[in-house]
Amino acid sequence: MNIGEVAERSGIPPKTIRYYEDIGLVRPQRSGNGYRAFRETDLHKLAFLGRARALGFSIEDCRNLLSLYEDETRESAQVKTIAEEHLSAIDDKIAQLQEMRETLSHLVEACRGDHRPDCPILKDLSGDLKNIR
Amino acid sequence: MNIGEVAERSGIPPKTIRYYEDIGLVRPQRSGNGYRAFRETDLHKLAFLGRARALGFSIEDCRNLLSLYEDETRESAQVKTIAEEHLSAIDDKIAQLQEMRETLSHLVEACRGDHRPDCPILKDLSGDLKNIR
DNA sequence: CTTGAGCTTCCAGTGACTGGAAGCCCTATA
DNA sequence: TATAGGGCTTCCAGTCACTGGAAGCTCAAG
Repeated sequence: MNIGEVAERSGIPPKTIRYYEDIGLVRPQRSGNGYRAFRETDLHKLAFLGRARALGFSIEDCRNLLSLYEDETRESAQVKTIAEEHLSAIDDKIAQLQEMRETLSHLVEACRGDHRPDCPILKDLSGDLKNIR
Repeated sequence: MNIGEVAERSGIPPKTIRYYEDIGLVRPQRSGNGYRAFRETDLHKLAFLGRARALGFSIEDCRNLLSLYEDETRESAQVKTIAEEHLSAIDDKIAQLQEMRETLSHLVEACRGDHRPDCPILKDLSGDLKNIR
């Protein structure tokens, strides 16, 4: 399989696949013409990576997950630990975004958004705390 | 004021303040010895930037917000537009994270996390859909 | 034989910093 | 007066995970 077909079937762009090879996540063989020659297992790995990335796992997490995947003697606890840590990082991010959202939506509601210069959003950003909230 | 004091009072690290000068967000004067000489207005601007960044606005948004802040003839509608767009970007991000969270938490729950290799998380990532949900 | 798509490598840029090195400046103390 | 330290300066490189683009090779179709 050439890179184009693998890209199509895995949903990962060719550029990204080459990048993954660069950093050692996949190691496709080479044909005589210098083209990368992917096997089914490579495709499988790339699809795995695609799904892990879609769940927000970092590349390093993906690397570890892949090696656990290939390790018949793994303990599921190792996988679960990675996933739990990631889950809690996601929770932190959500909480942080929701806090921003909270503040910002109050400010947006308080701003008339007309032709006049008076603006509670700028007032808040400037440190003037005599505001909504 | 030297950079150290401004950093302390604005809560923005010296490195970041220099970076902000690099990209033209602040333009402190210079003393005879080559040190940056910040005025109160610079400090004010930096504090403004700190709050805007804390709300997740991009540097480009911050640049625009700052210039609106300094423009007496602005229309609050311009500010509100920036804020609304950012708010909806935040909402998108939250939604995306919650989707990840959803999937991931199901997988984590389904994984026993013991010494055995059997793992629903890896099964899901590998594309095996005969899973929970 | 040409055309055009697909493949190759390499270099640079993204966003928003952050770390580190080399070296100048200033003040306080021995 | 020498020196030690802390603060300041600039510049370069690294982060994360790609992504774009240029130059050039290969392959299949017409």
